[in-house]
Amino acid sequence: MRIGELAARTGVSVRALRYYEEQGLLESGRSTSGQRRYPEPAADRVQLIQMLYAAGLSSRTILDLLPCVDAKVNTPESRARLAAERQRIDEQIAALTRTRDRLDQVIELSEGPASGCAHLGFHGV
Amino acid sequence: MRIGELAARTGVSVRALRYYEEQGLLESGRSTSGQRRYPEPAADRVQLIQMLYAAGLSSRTILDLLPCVDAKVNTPESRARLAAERQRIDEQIAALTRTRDRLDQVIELSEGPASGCAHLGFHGV
DNA sequence: CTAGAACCTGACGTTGACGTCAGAGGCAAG
DNA sequence: CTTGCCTCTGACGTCAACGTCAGGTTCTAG
Repeated sequence: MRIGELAARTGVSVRALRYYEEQGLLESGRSTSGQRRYPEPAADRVQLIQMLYAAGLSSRTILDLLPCVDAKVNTPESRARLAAERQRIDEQIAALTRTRDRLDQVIELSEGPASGCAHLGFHGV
Repeated sequence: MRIGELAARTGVSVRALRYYEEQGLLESGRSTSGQRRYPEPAADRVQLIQMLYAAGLSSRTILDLLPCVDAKVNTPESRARLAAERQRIDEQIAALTRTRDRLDQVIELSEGPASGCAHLGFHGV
């Protein structure tokens, strides 16, 4: 498929796909005229890349991890890298959970006691 | 305390503290000569700000939320805002969890079956 | 064959949260 | 008083992940 279709399927921009290629995260075949051609599995790969970006990984880190994911590269270094990123994500989840709980406290205070709502008029839940 | 001490206590840079003030997130008294002076609770406040930044909130969003947190501002809008950000964080946690589980699959594949390690030499766990 | 959409490379623009530097003033110690 | 560290404002630099524009080529429908 061509780049436009891949963009439409994955929901990322054409520019982003070219950027991924520039960063070495996504490869493409070329037609004789130089246009990019992608095989079907490229869509899954783009989804994975997006997933990792969304998890806060940099393109450099993703570049390091991708070979471990699909080519099953398996060295002590790659395993260490995977474990490290996994831990980073775990810590990020923990931090987010603490933040969420903190917000929950605030929300409870603002919704719970009628005292806080009294002077604003309390219309019930 | 002065800005340097607050920075040391909270682990954020002096520049960041001035930036927070510029964004309206942190207030400071001034000495007659114009230097910033912070009360003790400022440290907690900075920690909270850092927490929210780490959760991916923008300074604009934090600016909107902070009054709800400490001044107990309680309007329908503020509650909606809190709920919205709480949900955003929840979704972020869910996404991160999926990513982590995906990484776990990869890790299991790379550590588990001796088949994958065979040609590299398997030295046991 | 031709118009218009899609594609190409190259390059500059954007945004947020600071880093960093310049130039000038403030503060405690000896 | 002066040395040296801290602080001030103002302004430009940075970095990542793209957005956007320019100027040109390619593909496809009619």
